[in-house]
This record gives sequence, C-alpha cells and structure tokens, in this order.
Amino acid sequence: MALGKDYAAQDCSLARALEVVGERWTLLIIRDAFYGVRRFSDFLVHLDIPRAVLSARLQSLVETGVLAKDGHDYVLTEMGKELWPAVHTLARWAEDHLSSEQCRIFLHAACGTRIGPDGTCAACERHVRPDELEMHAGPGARRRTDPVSVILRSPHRMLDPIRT
Amino acid sequence: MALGKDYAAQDCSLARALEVVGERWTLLIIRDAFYGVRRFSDFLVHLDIPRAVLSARLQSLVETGVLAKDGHDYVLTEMGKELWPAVHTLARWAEDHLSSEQCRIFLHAACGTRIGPDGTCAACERHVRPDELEMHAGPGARRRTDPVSVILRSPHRMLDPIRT
DNA sequence: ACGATTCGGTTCGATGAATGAACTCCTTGG
DNA sequence: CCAAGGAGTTCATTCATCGAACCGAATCGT
Repeated sequence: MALGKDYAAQDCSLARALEVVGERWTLLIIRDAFYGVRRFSDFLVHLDIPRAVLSARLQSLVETGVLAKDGHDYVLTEMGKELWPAVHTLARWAEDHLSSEQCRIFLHAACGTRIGPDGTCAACERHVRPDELEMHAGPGARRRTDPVSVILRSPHRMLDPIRT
Repeated sequence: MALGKDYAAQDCSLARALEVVGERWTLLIIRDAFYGVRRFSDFLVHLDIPRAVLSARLQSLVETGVLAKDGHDYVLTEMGKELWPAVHTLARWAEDHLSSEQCRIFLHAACGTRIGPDGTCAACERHVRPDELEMHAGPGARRRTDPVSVILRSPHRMLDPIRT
C-alpha cells in the first residue's frame, strides 16, 4: 500500500491499517463514501482524481472489504463504516490545528448538537454512529461547482446516497 | 503531500490533514515518536525506511509544526501530541477488523486498565493523554531484533525518550 | 432500428516520487 | 592524529501517478 512494498516488517496494527487505507486518495474516497457518494463518476468529479487511480483504489478497497460493490455502486461495509471515528478524528485535528475554516459541520440529527472531536454528542452524552449525523456546509466551504459538491452543500444525512 | 500535488481543490479539513500526515511513512514516524523514538538513526533502524525519505519526512513534519527539533532529537509538539487520538483510533480499527494480533497494549498507567477504542479509560471514565499511558508488548509482537524494537518490548511509558 | 451519448472502466506515454547504495560532514573517543 | 558513529545529501534505478485517449456496454432520442 502506502508503504513502498508493504509494511510487512512492522509489528504494528497501525502499519496494517495503512496498508489498507494509507495510500494516496484512499481516505478521501472513504470520506466521500460516508458523504453518500457511490458511483464511479461521482467520485471522479468530486475528488478530481485520475480515473486509473480511482479504479485501482476502489478495487483494492473492495478486496479488503472496506467497500462492497452493488451493481455500479460502491458502498461502505460494516467494517468500512467503523472507520468513521478515525476519519472524523483526523479531520477534527486538522480543523483545530491547521487553522482551516470549517467546511463541513456534523450535527447529531436527533438533537441538533454538534459532535465533539471524539465523536460524542455533548447533549446526549454518547457516541453517535455516522448514520445518525447530518452534514451541513460550514463557512469555509469553497465554491466548487461540480454537481457532487453542490449537492453536498445542502444539509444531508450521512451515508444517504446522493444522486446527481 | 500524499495527494499528487496537493489536495488544494478539496474543501475539507481531512484533505488538509492528509497533506501533513498522509504521505507514506509519515504516520509511522509519528507513532514511533509517541513510543519515545527521537533520533534519526533510531527511526531509521526501527522503521527500515530509506534515509532520504526519513530525512524529507522529518523536515516537513518540523516545518508543519508536528515535530520540533531539539539538537539531534525530534520531539512531538503539542500539536503533534494531539494526533494521538487519530493514531490510536486507526490502529484500533486495524486490530479489530484486520484480524491482526495485538502487538502493543496501552494501559492507563494510573490504574492499569486497558484503554478503549475511543481512548478512554473504562475505570476512570475519562480520556487519558498519551503521557498517562504505558505500553506493553502484546502476543503479536514479532521478534524484531533491532535495538529499538528490543527496548520497546519492555514496558515503557509513552513519550518517554528511549536511549539505545 | 440506429446513431449518439453516458457510464465505467483500461491502456499508454510522460512525469514525478521512492528506493538503496555510496558519499560527505561533523562530533566524539582513544 | 586517526577511527568510528551519527546525521544527513547525492544520485542512478525503479516504481507510482498523471492525464489524455481509447474501448465496450447500456441508455436515450428519433
């Protein structure tokens, strides 16, 4: 994966994780899958990624069981969905330390509270699953004009498939 | 970083995070820094990484403020230390889903309880900082023979500098 | 029924990064 | 003064990525 050949020599589960999700583009593909992107051409236009690379990454994610292929749709498996805490934690770190404006805000749909860095809803005092979250565009959302970005700027339940 | 040129076109804090820590080897370097590795040659022997790549990664991590250079030591900054939840969450995901045996176990030093996937100590019912954790070798620890691996197999307080 | 378009890829040449070996510079030790 | 180790840099080879072009199947319009 991401490590030259593979991180075979490493006694570490982190290395194994990186073999699966550590290559260039892979985590962004997974993020998009959480956002509801499912089709090849939607990933393509939203990520602005070379077709050959997208094809290779989707195949390897299906092979490792992070995504499943359902017709022409690529959907997160249970295992894939459990990457949400990792994805969210990393995104939150960047938001808090890289002085980037928020581009997307995640609210617990049931109560409207923004989830914390650790993925808990302060109001409900519990972890919320990604499908309990609603995405809203934040102030830092740039004006990307591709159809997927436009759709994602309106409030949207996470994991709900988008249709262009 | 990890994204060809950069993920400039992405309205996303995750993309920004990946520009800083998304390249090959980078997260493993950071993991080692949490383990107490500080010197160039120790990273080199423990990660089995090309010297040129290690040099480039360390420099860029210093530039972005994840590491600070203190003499010949590379140490995590506050910002770098706050990557611990992200690193741990990802490692836990792999442990839980990639059927890898545990190689390292993290215990809350104060009470001896293993921390959960979300980084909380079940006994103390709170988040624990990395410097409150003690590393122990797990059953999956392979018999790597480099001096750094040997030192890391004995119980060790996280972030405590190792000396070969 | 038929051509045009869209979708979901694959192929391929050019470019850029990763690899590993060799080399340099600096400091420490005897 | 010489030897050795640490911390890099340089460089030629190999490998991955990029982006444009191509291909085949399904759908649409007439």
